[in-house]
Amino acid sequence: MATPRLRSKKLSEPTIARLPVYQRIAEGWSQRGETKIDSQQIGELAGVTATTVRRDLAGLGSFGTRGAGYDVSVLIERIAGALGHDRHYDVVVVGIGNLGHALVNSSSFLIRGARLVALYDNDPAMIGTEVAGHVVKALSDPIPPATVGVICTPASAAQEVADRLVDADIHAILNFAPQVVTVPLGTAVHYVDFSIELQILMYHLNNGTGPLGGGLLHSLGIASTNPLRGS
Amino acid sequence: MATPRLRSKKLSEPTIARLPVYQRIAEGWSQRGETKIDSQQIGELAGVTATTVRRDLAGLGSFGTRGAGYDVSVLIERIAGALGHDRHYDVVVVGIGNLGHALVNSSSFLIRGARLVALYDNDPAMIGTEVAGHVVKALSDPIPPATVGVICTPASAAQEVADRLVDADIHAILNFAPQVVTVPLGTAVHYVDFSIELQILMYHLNNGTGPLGGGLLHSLGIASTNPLRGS
DNA sequence: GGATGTGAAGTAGTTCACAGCC
DNA sequence: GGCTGTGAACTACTTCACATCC
Repeated sequence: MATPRLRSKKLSEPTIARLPVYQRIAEGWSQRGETKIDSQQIGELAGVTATTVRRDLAGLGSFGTRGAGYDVSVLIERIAGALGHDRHYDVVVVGIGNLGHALVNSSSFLIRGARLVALYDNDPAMIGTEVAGHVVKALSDPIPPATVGVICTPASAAQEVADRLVDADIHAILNFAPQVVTVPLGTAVHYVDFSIELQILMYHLNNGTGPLGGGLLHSLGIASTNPLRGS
Repeated sequence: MATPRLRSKKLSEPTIARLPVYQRIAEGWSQRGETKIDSQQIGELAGVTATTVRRDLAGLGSFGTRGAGYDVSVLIERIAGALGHDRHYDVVVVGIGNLGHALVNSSSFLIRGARLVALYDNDPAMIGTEVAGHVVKALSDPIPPATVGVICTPASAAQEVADRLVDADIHAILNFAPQVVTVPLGTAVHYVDFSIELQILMYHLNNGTGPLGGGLLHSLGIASTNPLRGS
């Protein structure tokens, strides 16, 4: 009864992108022993206004305390609920090169609800070795019907891997390869591209949008040494 | 005289995020020997409408040919100009673990205009080894006044590294560590967080926003097998 | 004919300002 | 007093529809 059907309320795209940022901030606060946080502080760290934070959080139900702010643990819980961390996701990773290693060994990649179920590579030297507690399999081995497939191969292999994932009945792909892949309708592909991040940063540098400049999505976290004026 | 002061026109944030995607598509088209592309085709691959593509590109000056589309090489050139690829950027990378390796060895990370100038790590076993043509230096060594600093360390070291970069007069930081860092005003920090990408994807899965769902920033590239209807 | 480029309309997201509650 | 939550105003982005030009 604690967190019922939150799934009904539709959150806006920008809000969804900001929630994980707030959650990370709340977790940091929690580790430092803080028990309360207010919208001003969250906004300061996330690089957005306090009003935006409040509107985003209001969409998850009203759980703040007027005059006091948000309870850190409740905040973490609510965001987790809204993002669906209470469900379970099986994740397979294809391409265990440097990037694949970095992902599966990262403590932060697999958040609550996500579970790594299999690793694949096509390098014979790699196949059979154990990485992050899983034996790396050959690409020709069957792929279980997981929830999410992560592509960490070079661009040249990305399309072939995407086809294999689709055949394995996987409908959500996170693609780290710098390559646009074609999939049937009904499959979502989300691209992550390091060079694009670098390019966006460079644009802002050139245009003096720099300091506070709008690096919105993923948040441009600027915290001044003098957070807020008193008067 | 070819690409003069394009830097005057201010592009919107969403447009800036899409331009690198269009550029990647154009490069793929170019490699396949195509010489022309139209807004319909770009939109199809990028996961946005043709109108959006046209408005984005119109902001770079009118270089399309009515009735025929855009010249692929001119398109690549114009986007490069708008994003400031004609300038030079010195990039330093701190933290040469799996992720750092993946970045510096990636053919796509360092786009035109960006040049890797130094690598740093604090692992004695790593220092002195050569990676991607550069000898890895100790963090205590002086950091040259580069344009962009990339943090690939664990979260625990991120703040310390950010401080060092700021001391070295670096005003743009790309932070891959899952950690919010505090920097003085005047320094831009752009966060890249794999787990956030995964969380956004999962949210869409839960909510059936799936197939065409709005995964806007970085683009959610959906291409149907039947790109455009004839009639 | 066919695709660009753009005013005008529509939609979505943010910010203001303040009522409500602790 | 202080901070949340939210109608109302505003701003920004997208989409429509079509004039324009090759």
